Amino acid sequence: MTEAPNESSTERSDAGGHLNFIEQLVEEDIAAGKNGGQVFTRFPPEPNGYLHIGHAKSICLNFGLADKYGGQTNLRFDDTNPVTEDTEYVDSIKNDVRWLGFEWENEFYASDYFEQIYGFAEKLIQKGLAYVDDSTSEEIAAQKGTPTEPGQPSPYRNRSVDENLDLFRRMRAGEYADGAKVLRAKVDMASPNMQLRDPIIYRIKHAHHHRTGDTWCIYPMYDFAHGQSDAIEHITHSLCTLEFEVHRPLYEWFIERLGIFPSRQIEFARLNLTYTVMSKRKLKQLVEEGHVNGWDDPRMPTIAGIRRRGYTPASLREFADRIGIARRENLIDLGLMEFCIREELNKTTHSVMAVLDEQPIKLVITNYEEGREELLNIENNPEEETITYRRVPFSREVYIERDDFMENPPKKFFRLFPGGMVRLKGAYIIKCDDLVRNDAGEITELHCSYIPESRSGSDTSGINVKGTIHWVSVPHAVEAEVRLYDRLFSVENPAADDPDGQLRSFKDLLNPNSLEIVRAFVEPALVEAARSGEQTNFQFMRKGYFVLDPDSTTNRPVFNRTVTLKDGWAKEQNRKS
RNA sequence: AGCCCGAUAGUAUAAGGGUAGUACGACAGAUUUUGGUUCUGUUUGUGGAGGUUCGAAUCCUUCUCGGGCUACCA
Repeated sequence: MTEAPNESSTERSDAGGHLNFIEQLVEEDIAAGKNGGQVFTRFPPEPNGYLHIGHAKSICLNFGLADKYGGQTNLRFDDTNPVTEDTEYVDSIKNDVRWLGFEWENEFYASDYFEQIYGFAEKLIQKGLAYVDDSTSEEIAAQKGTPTEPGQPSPYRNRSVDENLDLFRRMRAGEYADGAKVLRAKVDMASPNMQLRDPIIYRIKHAHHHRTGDTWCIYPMYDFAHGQSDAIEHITHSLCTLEFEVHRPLYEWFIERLGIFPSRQIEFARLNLTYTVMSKRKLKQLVEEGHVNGWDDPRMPTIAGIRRRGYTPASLREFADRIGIARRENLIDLGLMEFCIREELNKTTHSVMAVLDEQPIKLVITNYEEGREELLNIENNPEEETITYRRVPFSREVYIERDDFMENPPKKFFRLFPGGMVRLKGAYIIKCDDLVRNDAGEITELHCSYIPESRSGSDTSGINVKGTIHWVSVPHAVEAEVRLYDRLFSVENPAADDPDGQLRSFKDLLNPNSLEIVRAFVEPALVEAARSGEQTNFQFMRKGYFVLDPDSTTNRPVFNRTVTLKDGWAKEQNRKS
């Protein structure tokens, strides 16, 4: 240990070294010598659905924490409810965790511990701390009382140890029907904490389990499986979301009575994101009512959806890092997630040209010889340390977007207008001479002239233009389908519109324009790159970041818009209107 | 209603008795062959009231507001 590092290094370590409250607790534990200074965590999903961005926060937290302190993280499936769980979900969860960039130390299942957990239950019975209750679920609910009134003891609360043991074994043996009996922990029916009013710890379910098959007909409840699994795995820090806070006294009660490894449960606030919903029930509703096209719809906050939207694992890890960890409820601005993916893609993708328009304008360069073609060198990404170039064909006719031309432009419109000049990106400066209209009076073509000495890279024209627009050569253009995704909901916090947790119609909350499908013309190099699998993420110059979608066919590529570019012009226009 | 948890710029997140900082956003300017990027600058905050203290975002009291708990789900 060297003393007194110089000031600058102290500052540096402080600057990046803010600890969140969990890291502080962990460091206190390490300093106190708990668990031999080790840090073991686990990510414990129930395999009953798809992972979403909130799970990503938890994954990054658990794996990140163990990694930071030289520990390990297990992937543990919390599969104690056979009727809701399925192997299909196990596979998708593993896939998502790996895709995020994490590798677990062990793959475990709560169902691996059923025999041990059963043993814990018998131990509790033998200590007189658990009893078999024949009451119906309604009766048990009535016994619980309310938060303001204490509960009443069950008539079966004082059964003898022997009777309880016998009954519990017969429960296991399958002698009773579902719901006929439960095993309850004998804690405190008058506790102000409802979780402690003799919670049910085992129930009878004659159901097929995705892993244990028909071996069991009794299954432990969450409260008698999660902490026990943590203990078995010697998880030092068991991180979960705030709603489990009231379970912690029970978690610790079991540790004490059972004398098992004392994992420490720490709760943090779950992630909420603007313009989306996070609850499994609501996500399911979106899928089932057909508001989206499945769990991996690019508008969904599922990891599968976000992946298909074109987000990268690194951008999600960065996002998880930036949102922080705390105990207060939060609603994170979707814009932060967008910032994270732009930040990465800006550095890594090639900027290519795509004309996104159902009805692009054809631009005819009247003084460019018919049949002439040039291959222009255009830089792939101005951010590259050493710039690379690709060849882009140019010809007498090019497509441009309708938005890049205005017949009567407002002030500070830098794009094309009658008599105006712009640069075609990577090519020439052109001047708009004439408009061509169809019978309906719509503009179909622009006749322009180009300045031959203004060619990019060897411009001797001395002309400066304000605007540069993108284009695609008509004879070389490849047609593509482009899916323009936007926020799923039009209100910031759709969950707030659902105060009672009632299932209600999403109709007035959904963004009607969350998906717009347009035809596009893209430069040929892009299709080659995508087909070869070299790159799937691109910047469509001036438009946004796009990713090749699995729906693509060899003849017709499909691109999803991941996120738009920031658009100062559009922002200013919106402000005016 | 009882118990528990929480409250720091618009949104998040630091500061654990000693100058309220950072990021995103917003605004302004510079650069720019992407109205992008980059750079520079500006802006905005400790929920209220008391108390302890030389000194309080931090400790205490109280109020207010927000969240959680009354599943044989997790």
